Amino acid sequence: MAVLEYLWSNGEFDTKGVHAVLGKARGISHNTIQSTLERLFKKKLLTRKKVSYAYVYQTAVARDELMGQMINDVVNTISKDNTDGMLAAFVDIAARTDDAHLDKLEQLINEYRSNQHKKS
Amino acid sequence: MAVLEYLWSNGEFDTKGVHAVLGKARGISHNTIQSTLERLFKKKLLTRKKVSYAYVYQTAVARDELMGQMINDVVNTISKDNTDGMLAAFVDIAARTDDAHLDKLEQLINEYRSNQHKKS
DNA sequence: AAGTTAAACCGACTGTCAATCGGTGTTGTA
DNA sequence: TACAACACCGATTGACAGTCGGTTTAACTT
Repeated sequence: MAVLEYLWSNGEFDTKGVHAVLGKARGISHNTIQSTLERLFKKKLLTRKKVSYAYVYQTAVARDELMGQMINDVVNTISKDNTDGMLAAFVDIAARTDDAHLDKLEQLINEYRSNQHKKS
Repeated sequence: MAVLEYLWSNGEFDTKGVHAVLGKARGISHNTIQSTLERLFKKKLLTRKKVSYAYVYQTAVARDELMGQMINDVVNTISKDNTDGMLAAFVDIAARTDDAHLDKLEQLINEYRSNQHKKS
């Protein structure tokens, strides 16, 4: 997460660049950062390209996309076919954090509907 | 999950009762079911009371609550204060499964608002 | 072309956690 | 008191994250 966070906020970086900040901060070896980057790459969470002879990594999914995937996983795990419960939970969670969220949610629904027209 | 699912759908049961259905179905020992029940109990996901000398287990949190907790965890893990992304994910997931869900979701929002008045 | 350095890559270890089981201790009840 | 039903305590396996060291590969330098 720290690595992803860093790349989301600071754009693309090579291992050395990430290590210079995160690694130093938590006293972690260069190799550890490298393995982490590679594993995230294998998971398709990062993209990379060779620049000179070091990889430069970049996030492959936006923060919100990843969150969406993860929330989706939760939903699938816990109530695959009970979609009504899912929707109810959404409303509940939204309201729990901040009452204004219900308005926001409604707004997003409408925005989504509008965008629907423009799609193929 | 299977155990939770069963208890959510069928109310309270003792180890034997759960095993009779789930255990048999997947060829799992009585002990396995029992350990699972106990671990869920330790995690506060189940409640239990002694009836004669066997525990009778019951869910401690509703399916929706658990989902709420889990989604909350995801959001906290990935971007603590970015609740907007969360709401967007909700709309996305709702719409992905079935377009009618957006209407349903809107409806639930309104129901929630109405119920709000009746609360303290 | 050889040497030095920077990276990538591979395998390993630890810690945690779920799934699974067997063995042992406990407790009502006949 | 003995037996059956049950709880409880490890133990094992398989994943997976975090971490690292060692080895190979590629590139720049002289």
